[in-house]
Amino acid sequence: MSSLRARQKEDRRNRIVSAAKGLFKERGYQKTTIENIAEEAGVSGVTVHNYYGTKAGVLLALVIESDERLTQQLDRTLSAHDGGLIDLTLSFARQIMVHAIENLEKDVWRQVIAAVTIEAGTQLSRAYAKLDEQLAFVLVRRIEAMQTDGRLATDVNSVDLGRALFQLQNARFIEFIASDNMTQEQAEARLRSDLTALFSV
Amino acid sequence: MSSLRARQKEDRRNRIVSAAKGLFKERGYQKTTIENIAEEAGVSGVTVHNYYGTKAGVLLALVIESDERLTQQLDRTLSAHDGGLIDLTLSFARQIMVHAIENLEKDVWRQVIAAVTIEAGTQLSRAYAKLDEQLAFVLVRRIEAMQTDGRLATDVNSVDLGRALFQLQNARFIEFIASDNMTQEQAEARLRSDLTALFSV
DNA sequence: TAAAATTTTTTATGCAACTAAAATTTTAAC
DNA sequence: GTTAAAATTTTAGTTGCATAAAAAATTTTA
Repeated sequence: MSSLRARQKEDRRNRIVSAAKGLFKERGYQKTTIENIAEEAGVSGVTVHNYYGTKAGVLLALVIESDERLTQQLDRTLSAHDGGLIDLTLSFARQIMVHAIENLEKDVWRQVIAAVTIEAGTQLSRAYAKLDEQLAFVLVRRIEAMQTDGRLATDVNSVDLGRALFQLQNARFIEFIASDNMTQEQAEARLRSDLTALFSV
Repeated sequence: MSSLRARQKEDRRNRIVSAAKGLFKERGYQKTTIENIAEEAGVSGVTVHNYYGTKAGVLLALVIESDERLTQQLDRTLSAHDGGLIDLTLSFARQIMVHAIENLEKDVWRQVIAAVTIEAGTQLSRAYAKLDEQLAFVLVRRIEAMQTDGRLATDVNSVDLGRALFQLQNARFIEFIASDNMTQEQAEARLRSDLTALFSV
């Protein structure tokens, strides 16, 4: 049983985050001010600061929320996967990119990446790192399933392999985000080249 | 035959960049202001802006300069390399990390990574991307040497493989930079796990 | 050496993030 | 219903990046 106070707080948090999401999408990250967000959310600018500390804090909170959904979604859709490792990783990568673009513009994602690296060590960036770890483990679980099925040798370390594949996917994801010109298809093609080359050794 | 004007301009650029480097190292990126840099360099704050546009611009200029030296150094030291792929990549990674830490603090490197992703599409960030490409090609050349020597099968695409290995190395480098706690040894160990897992498939 | 061209500095201003403290409102407790 | 506690808002101020335009200095050119 949550108190009225707790419910209002929760409500304000939601209003702030969704106001921010709307404004970031509408006019970009740099051009929306904390004051804009506050106004749209019906609170004062100082309250936004009290809740999230910094503008980047609001951004990370918003991304973390939507990434939690993504992890669950990936776990569901990939559980049916019965192809090879390359296919698995590409499918994983594609869903992440689609999800990213559906939610925010590239411009905003760049700010996310920047914020995560700059705010290293803070609460929110640690939460983000944890999400990355969870994403990597979606791959690990699929790899283990492949090993149980006999589709993959059991002498490979599933955790290490899953993490390695995730790193590679993530590097190409960041490259995709960092360039306005790069399409999702191009990013996929690069990742496919990476995997093909590595597995052909 | 450079004019006096051109020489003075060059001289000012140098003074600004080395003043910035000193101050960034001494008190960190966030805590040094453009005004500080200008004072130390003996120019006005506006001049720093005229020369480099933004504070991040000064930072990138400084990093690009030192990274050009790194690329050459890597090309030299790795040319003697006669081990396997994993060893090659690890040695490449180690030298990059050593070079990074010798030149700037982690805190400052985080700002570099952030600046490069945010300023996507600008002059300086494109220059940085080009340097990354050159670094990747140091690996490509080593791989091709291995193929000529018969140490590696010739049916692997050397360019794709070199780029893939670079991406992996770079991902772990960024992880190393992003965490104050992670040592160079730990980063290397992770990269080794990545490579071992991938090559054991 | 004087005029013209170029560059830097001075001066002034805007903007937005962030912070601190007092004042006000709202909720909770009795 | 009144008081105590908690939270938000108001108010005010600081900081530092960034820009613009006029003024000053310096180099080049004639």
